[in-house]
Amino acid sequence: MSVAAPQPVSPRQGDLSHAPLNEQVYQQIRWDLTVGNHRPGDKLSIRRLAKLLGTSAMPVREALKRLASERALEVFGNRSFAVPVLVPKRVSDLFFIRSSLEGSATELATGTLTLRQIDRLAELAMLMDRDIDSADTAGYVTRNYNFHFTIYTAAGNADLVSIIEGLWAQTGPFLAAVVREVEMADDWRQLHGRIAEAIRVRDAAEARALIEKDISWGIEYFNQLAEG
Amino acid sequence: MSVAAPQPVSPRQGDLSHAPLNEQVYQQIRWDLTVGNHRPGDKLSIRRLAKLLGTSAMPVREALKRLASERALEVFGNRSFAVPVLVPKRVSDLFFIRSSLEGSATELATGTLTLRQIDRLAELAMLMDRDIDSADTAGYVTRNYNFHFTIYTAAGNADLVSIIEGLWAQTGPFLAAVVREVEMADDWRQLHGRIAEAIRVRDAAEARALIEKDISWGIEYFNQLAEG
DNA sequence: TGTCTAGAATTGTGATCACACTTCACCGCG
DNA sequence: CGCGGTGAAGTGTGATCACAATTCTAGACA
Repeated sequence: MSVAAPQPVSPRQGDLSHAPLNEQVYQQIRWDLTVGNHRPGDKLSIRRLAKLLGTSAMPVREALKRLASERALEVFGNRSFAVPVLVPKRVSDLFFIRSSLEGSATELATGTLTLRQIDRLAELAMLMDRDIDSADTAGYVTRNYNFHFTIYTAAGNADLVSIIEGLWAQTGPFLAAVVREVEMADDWRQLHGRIAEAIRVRDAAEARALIEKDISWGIEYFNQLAEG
Repeated sequence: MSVAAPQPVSPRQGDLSHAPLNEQVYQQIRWDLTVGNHRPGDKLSIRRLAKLLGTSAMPVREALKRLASERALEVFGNRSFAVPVLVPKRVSDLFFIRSSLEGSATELATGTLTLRQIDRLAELAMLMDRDIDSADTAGYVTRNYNFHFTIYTAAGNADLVSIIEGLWAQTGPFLAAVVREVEMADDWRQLHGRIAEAIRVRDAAEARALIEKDISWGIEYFNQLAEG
């Protein structure tokens, strides 16, 4: 395990302070997975996390069970939870689904995003370029999340967003690991800005194509890593 | 609650007899949702199910939590679990995702299904036509499940299958309710047989189109019901 | 120095209990 | 006869304990 403290939690979540403990723990761990605070192969133990979070084992075990149920965690011989180490086959499987779903969501959202939201997207794109300059991976990852889910949420299909969130929790640790090893590339620049512009001119097909291209970076770098 | 006893469980599951109790309970309830043994609006209480299944509350609460996490169940004011009553918006949201994902899976599977499997599909299609004649909804639902998931599994993307299973658990109670009210129509005949034939001649586009048509029955009958 | 084995620590699972909150039914008042 | 309040029953949540199985760690033997 590589994360130390509670805290951050997804920016999109509402007020969790009055939610049941198990829900808070669940959101916390899933966010940590999404942004790569847990590394592939890390073992997550109920009691250890409980002590870390200052709760009893009860809420943590429910959270881990839920995560395992959505394949964001793996169960070894009914004896321990761990962050999955994605084999190449699974990587391509997951990114295939992500392309399809996030592409569709983008297509739908292109017609519904407000000008104010599109401005926000452009701003995020700019800030992300700056994050690359300053090598602020944490900032980049969070803003990238907000950029994408601003779009997906605007598609107006809550079930679709929920599934995509699950996929991000699954690919998060893997992507973070890739980023750690290949350093952020200049190729990343511009792309998000172009997505915002495509949406601004309501070109759904172009927006979809660019989102799919953005998603495909993950695989490309992975292949590049596997060969080199 | 409308189901009485434990038992059936999905045909696709492996040997669950040595799996943890909470896993068995989870699979059981999800299967009951998928085939419509629980009706929309039914309230599922931890203790009541525990007594019914002859276990303590522990495994049941974990199972219900997981189901609620995948939106197959709803939580009311943190105070009770219930089978969601789908509003029209959510119905169209879910079926949009199903069309996209199950269409893609079918496209992929068209190239990988073996002749033996295709024969099995044709056989199931025939048996389903017979189920319509004898008004055997239980048999129809089970065979329909096997028909579809024989295809989806052949796509070779385990994550995709997992997501589709979740969607079936969500739309299951709704579809069963529709079926109960509109009686099985002759239109249903042939369609599955035509799907098997399209796959036999390896026509992926046609297979995808037919599967999407098959899925759309659910919405069409729902609209028909809403108007009439 | 390397390997195997016994025991201790750690693991998830299941059961049970206390608790705060909601739901529902019944009784009494108007 | 109808309506409202009150208490009992039922609810999910969280904590704690017992347990069997796994994993880790020494220590002993070769």
